[in-house]
Amino acid sequence: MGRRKVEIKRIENKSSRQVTFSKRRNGLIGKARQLSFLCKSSIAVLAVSGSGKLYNSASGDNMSKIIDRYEIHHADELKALDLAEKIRNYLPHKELLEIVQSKLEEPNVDTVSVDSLISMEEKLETALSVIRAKKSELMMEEVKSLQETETLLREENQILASHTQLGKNTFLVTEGERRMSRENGSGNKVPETLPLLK
Amino acid sequence: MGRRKVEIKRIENKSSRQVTFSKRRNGLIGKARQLSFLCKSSIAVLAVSGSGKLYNSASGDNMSKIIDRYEIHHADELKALDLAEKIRNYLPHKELLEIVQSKLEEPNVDTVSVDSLISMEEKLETALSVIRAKKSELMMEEVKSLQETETLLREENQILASHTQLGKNTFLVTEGERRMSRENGSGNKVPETLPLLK
DNA sequence: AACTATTTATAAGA
DNA sequence: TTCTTATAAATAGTT
Repeated sequence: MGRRKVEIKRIENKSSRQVTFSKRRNGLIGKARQLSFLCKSSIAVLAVSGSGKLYNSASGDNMSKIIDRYEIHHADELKALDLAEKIRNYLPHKELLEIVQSKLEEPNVDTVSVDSLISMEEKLETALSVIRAKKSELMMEEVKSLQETETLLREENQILASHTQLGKNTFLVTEGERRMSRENGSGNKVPETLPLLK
Repeated sequence: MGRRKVEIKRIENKSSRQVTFSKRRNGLIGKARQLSFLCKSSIAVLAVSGSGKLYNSASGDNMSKIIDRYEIHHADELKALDLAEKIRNYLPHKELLEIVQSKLEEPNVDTVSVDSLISMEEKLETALSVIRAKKSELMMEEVKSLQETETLLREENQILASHTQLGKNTFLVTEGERRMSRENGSGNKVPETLPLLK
């Protein structure tokens, strides 16, 4: 589709190769978007130029999810290539999916469709949200409970401490301390090593 | 490029959508191969049909390497945006929102494409993970801190309370309480209404 | 970065 | 699905 028919072989001229790469890359990505939109599908295009620059497009879904789908589809291959580790270091839901998948791959289960994994992923994501919400709730409760405990302890402490104040008709000293008090003038206090909190 | 100009909108008819998906998918993959070959580059196409079937093509290099390349690039992008790092350093939500907004308001109208929005979505998802992790971390720290405070308060309390014990050479009573003690035998204690915690 | 002659992809029909 | 073919769309070479 141009002034001449193009032979599908390497373009040796560097600058015309660059121009062609740019034009066709744009065309390719445009086509991918159209396809995604026209047919309600998810299309990813990854292009690495000769000079190593990366261009990418994901339509219909985000790149990570499309790649996830690919990797799930090629789970056996990945396992064989010891890329399982890579997957394990990925997003948490993916990790969960892998665990679930290994469960599903136990001998008596022979049909693990992409569809069932998608459904499982959705369930796990929902479960994960619920777990996160519950975790936050419990932590909030724990914090609140601890704060209440702290308040009560401070009240109790204050009442106890009020009996140690100078100038009141109160005595909070042992006989030994009473003796020391007379000797060095530092009596009638809680021990100095006690960590008094504010 | 057919008998009619095609509007780029959803094809509602199921069977014609399937036909179009099949034709254009083949066209897309063919174009990808040509581009790879003509320009000595690596092109991956991943297509997930509406019914969940996966079609993929990798030319110039294998799929795993192209995906690796994307993931490395993606990680760099995240680092370049510096969102994760800033969030880790207690970036207030307001500032984060400002950064996102400024990114979206860049005058480069052409580049605010679906693609860049998708990329932004991915970044925000990563940011969200980081925020969640940080939230958990801070809550854990708060719980720990409160527990430590509680321990110290209990210690302080115990030392103060020890001075109220009967049978020790200690007095922790006001003159009034001393009087009451003589009258009802319940003196020498902290007031009964004080909530003593365990 | 535009232009345009031409090739190529594909929509509709069979 | 596959083939056919009219026509839209992409793009090679040029400016």
